[in-house]
Amino acid sequence: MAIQLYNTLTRQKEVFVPLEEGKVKMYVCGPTVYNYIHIGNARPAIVFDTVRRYLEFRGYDVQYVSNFTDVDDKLIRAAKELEEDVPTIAQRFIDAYFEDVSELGCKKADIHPRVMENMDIIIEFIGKLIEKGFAYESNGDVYYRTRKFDDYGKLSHQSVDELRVGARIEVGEKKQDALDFALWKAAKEGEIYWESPWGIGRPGWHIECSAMAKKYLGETIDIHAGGQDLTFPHHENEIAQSEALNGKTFSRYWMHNGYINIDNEKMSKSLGNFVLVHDIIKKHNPQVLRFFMLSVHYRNPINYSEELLENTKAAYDRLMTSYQNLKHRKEASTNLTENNQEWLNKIKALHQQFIEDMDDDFNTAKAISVLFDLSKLSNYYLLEKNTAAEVIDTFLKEFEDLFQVLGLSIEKEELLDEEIEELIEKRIQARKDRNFQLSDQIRDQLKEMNIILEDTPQGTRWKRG
RNA sequence: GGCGGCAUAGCCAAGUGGUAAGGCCAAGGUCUGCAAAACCUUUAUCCACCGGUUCGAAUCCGGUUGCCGCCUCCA
Repeated sequence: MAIQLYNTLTRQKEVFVPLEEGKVKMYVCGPTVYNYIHIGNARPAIVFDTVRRYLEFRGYDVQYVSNFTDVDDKLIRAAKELEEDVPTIAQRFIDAYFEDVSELGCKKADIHPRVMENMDIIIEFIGKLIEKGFAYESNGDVYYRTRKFDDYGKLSHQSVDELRVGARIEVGEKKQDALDFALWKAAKEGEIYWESPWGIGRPGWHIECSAMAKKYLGETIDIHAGGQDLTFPHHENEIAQSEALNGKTFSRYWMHNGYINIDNEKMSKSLGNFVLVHDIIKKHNPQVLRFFMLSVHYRNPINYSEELLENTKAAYDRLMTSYQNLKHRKEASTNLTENNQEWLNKIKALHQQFIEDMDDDFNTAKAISVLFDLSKLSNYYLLEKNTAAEVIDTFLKEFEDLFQVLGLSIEKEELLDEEIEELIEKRIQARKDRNFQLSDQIRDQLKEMNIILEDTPQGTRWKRG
């Protein structure tokens, strides 16, 4: 069985074959760091982190690069408004980004390159495009000669001629053709700038990814990913820049995640319905947000609302409870062996099913249904009077492995303070004495303290509410 | 105007030719001192609508309706 993924370039699912056996070079377009990330930024972060985790799970050595756009118009505007300089703002929101996505269970990329730190290679890249005739300088700006690149439009499947119709493309005085886009922008009064052969200025948006992908991953990468809206023009322009200069395929596979709506409306500043990850995770378990994102196939649109997140929590809790129930049962388990193989085989079959689902274009929605099957199976096993440590351990390991692939972490058990421990002991005694009035009273008291008690044949146990 | 997506139960959501996964919610039952957790049962004769291809379609083709995205440095 092989991994298949949907390639935007060919508009179909393809068998994934990396350029170099066993290795995957992956580049994911990161955020412009002028604010906290919103849930629209969180989706690619989570989705492609999961893709990466799965590829690693399948034995690939993944080189994962994700950039920060730390110089651009939005940052310059923010700097003016806040009366701070661009690097300060960028650094602040880069720090915030790491905090947020780490809460969401995303691993750090191997490299997080930043525009400001790569100005030399960006300038060099632009210079070479000029040498090759694919770009020209004009009054301190540099533009890419779009029509010169024959394959322009191959990713978004649009022809250059169709693009002109109806599109609001301004023919700047500096541009030779309306379709040309900026590689370098001359600095205006008071703007942050860098020295270049064309005078002081800053890079255009698209060039950074071409330059940095080349520097950190090479001329041809395996997977280039980002939000659906980046397909055009951003990724299209990246292809034009990179392939014009390198003369070879820039990325073999292109993956794009779908949009997020808020309460069935597009998230936008004018509607005032921007939802920041920073704010959501104050109120909700960030793991639930991740689970929510993965419960829908990554290419489909997803609608966000508080209510849906609440529903997701109930589903998420069901899995976590199953896992905790297994753990609680572990001590009471024995080394019995009869029937074990039968159960182990069932677990193994689910493991295979999970792989099959994920192999099919990272169908996390389907893979999650396997987690519920596993939950069902383990709950069913726990109905047995006697349980085998071997089976319990295998269930636990399976949960841990699959959660790990999806980037879901199992909450660690915390210690209780002495007061609570004493109350629990007191209640156990009360139940032995069949003093149910007292035991119920203690249970209510603990519930107020957010400790929920459950009485099982294996004894009383607790969990956080 | 060009390119593309979506429409599946009260809600969320898989399924792209073989007779509708999974979850949430709800109802009934079992277990329990009572709970909780869990288990069992029930919940779409049907996949926006119309027509076609086929032994067979939610799945393919044509059309209709509705919603949405990109073509504007918005993930």
